[in-house]
Amino acid sequence: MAVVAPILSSNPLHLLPSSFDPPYELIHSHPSLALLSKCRSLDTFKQIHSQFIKFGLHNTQFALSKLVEFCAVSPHGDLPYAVSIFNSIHNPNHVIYNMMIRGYSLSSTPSLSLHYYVNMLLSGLEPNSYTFPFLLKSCTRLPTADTGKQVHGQVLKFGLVDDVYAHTSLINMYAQHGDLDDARMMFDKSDYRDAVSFTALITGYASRGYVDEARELFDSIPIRDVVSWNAMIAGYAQTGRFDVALSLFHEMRKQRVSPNVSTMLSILSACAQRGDMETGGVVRSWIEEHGHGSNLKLLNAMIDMYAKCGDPDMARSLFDSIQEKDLVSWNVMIGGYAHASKYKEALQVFRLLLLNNVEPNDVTFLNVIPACAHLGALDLGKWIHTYVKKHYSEFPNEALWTSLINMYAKCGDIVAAKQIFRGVQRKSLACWNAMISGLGMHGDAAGAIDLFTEMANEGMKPDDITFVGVLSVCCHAGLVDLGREFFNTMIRDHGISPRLQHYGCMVDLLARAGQLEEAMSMVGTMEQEPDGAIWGSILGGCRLHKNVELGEYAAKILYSLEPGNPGNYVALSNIYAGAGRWDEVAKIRTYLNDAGLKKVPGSTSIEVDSVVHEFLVSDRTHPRSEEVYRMAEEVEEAVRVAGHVTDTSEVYYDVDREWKEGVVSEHSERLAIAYGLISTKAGTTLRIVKNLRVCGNCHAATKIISKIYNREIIARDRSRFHHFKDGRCSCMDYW
DNA sequence: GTAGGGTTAG
Repeated sequence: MAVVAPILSSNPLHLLPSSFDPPYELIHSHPSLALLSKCRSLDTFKQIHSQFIKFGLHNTQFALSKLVEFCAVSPHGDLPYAVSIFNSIHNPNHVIYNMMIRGYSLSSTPSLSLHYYVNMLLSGLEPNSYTFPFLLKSCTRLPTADTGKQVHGQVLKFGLVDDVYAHTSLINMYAQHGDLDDARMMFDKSDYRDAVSFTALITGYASRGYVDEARELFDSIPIRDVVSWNAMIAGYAQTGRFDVALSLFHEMRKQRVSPNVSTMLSILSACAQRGDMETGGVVRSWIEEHGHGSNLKLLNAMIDMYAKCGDPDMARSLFDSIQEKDLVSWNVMIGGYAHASKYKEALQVFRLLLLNNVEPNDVTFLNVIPACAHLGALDLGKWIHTYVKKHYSEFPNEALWTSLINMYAKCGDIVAAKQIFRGVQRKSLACWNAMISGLGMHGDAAGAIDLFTEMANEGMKPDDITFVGVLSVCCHAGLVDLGREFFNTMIRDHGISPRLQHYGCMVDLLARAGQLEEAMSMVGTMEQEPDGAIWGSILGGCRLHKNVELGEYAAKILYSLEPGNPGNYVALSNIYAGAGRWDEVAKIRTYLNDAGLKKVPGSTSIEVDSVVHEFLVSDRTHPRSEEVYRMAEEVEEAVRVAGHVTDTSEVYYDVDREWKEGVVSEHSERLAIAYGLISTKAGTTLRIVKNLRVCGNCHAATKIISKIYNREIIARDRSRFHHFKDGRCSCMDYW
């Protein structure tokens, strides 16, 4: 008795029969229970569990339900452990069954909730008003609404359909499965509507793109809370209506509803897309005020926002300040640089990522590959191709192949582009488009047009981008009749209304061919306002075909469209020069000098041993500059000896060059080629990328260089490729 | 004693 007495006094529950639930207060005040509510790990939980056993608490349904709740529901819990406790319980009550159902509704196997529901019925218990919200949560997470519909029958059977919680859960279940009509019917039937039931339906509409329906509901909610606002804002952001998303955000603030992290993530994405750095700044202050400065998701979204709003330096400093970067941080930074046309920086960050032993993924590559394409960084592109083949051949991301096709084409390796294209099993429209425009860039008109036919034969319907591809092929090759035919087919047979780019190709094609009247009448039929490129084509055509009057007209329009672009003045001055109107030429030159208008300087890059070297006009900053200039002079002399006479007429007419670009032998492409000649083995193909169009003299000289130095030179300029070999160019001197 | 709407960034 002496041994038993202290136990009895300290543990009055120990001797109670297991089926008996003692008074609430007795258990609720037990210290072990307080421990459980503070428990944050499974190890601690196990200690608490043994205390429960020691004190006999485990014989009470209340205590057991608390144990099961922790294991099944808490993020620190463990569902299998909950199962083992559950299995040790003789007659689990409602709460315990409900907790198991709830636990599975949060698990990766929500269907097992059903198992507990069925057993609950078999044990003779009826579901109560708590059961269906949990069970329907599981149904919401199942792939189809079938089970949910059966559960709906159960809700009716047990007379709980008017219960607010069960009812809202049903609305949500139907809404999440896209059965919006059923969800709507349930919603309309209920006579108790609040922010939660409204929002369940709104989310259903918004997440499936029915933003306007969602908005109508949203506007009729009696009380909106932050979740309702978020659902609406996210709906607009995901359907590309970023302006509306942003204005809703400002409205929400005006109505003094506090945003939360979800709001801010949607808003940052909208800011990024709309270039709204001001609202982005509001978000930044909010993050700092609310102590979310270390929320990585928010920080990554901020980096993305700054980069896409045109401040990649701010993005970078934020990126550098993050200690624990994840892959998304790297991807947004790389993508941010690429978006800001800072391709070299994008590749630098990519190299840094590899140096930090971070494993890239497909998103990384979808950002890096276009950067390689822009820079003509073929070696890095090839390395990525090898990596992609190794890692993604089993789970191919089709966009990756398309991106690689585009990269190879833009880096001048059209053979490799074709190889990938032929290897792609199920070719998407984007894939066909990439190959067609790739062939187009390389001047392979026949190849591109064959592919267009092949595509049609395979039942793939061309879109507006496909037609930009084929029309630009016709433009590069001077195929006027075919171009006209494609243009008409596009409108007539495919119902595609021409966009600026289509008109751009056609006007350029016609203007070059000297069909200035037809070109002008096409401009007249345009629905949209013709842009600078179109008037530029007219002006270029006037220069080629010596039409002063129309040239003056086009130039005047261009002056107002592009006031800062000296190229238009230069082009008109060339037309005047061709007509011998030297006084006009002089006037323009004086104007340009007075206005201080500067043309974008020519720059050419060349990749040698995976490093991209960039040369500007008369550039002397390269470490091997002296050797480069010596080689450039040698080349110039060799070209002269080979019989090339610098086209003095062009130099004479081209005020621009005299004025800005200096001597032809210091053009950036000459420097890049000279560098290529001194830094690669004899016979190696040189691949160069120029930011402007190649000039006539450099084109002629490069043909000769390809012959006397026995090098294939593949040059990409602003609009297309030139393959120089044995003294000829693939463009047949038409460009 | 347990409950309904949101898993977020590229």
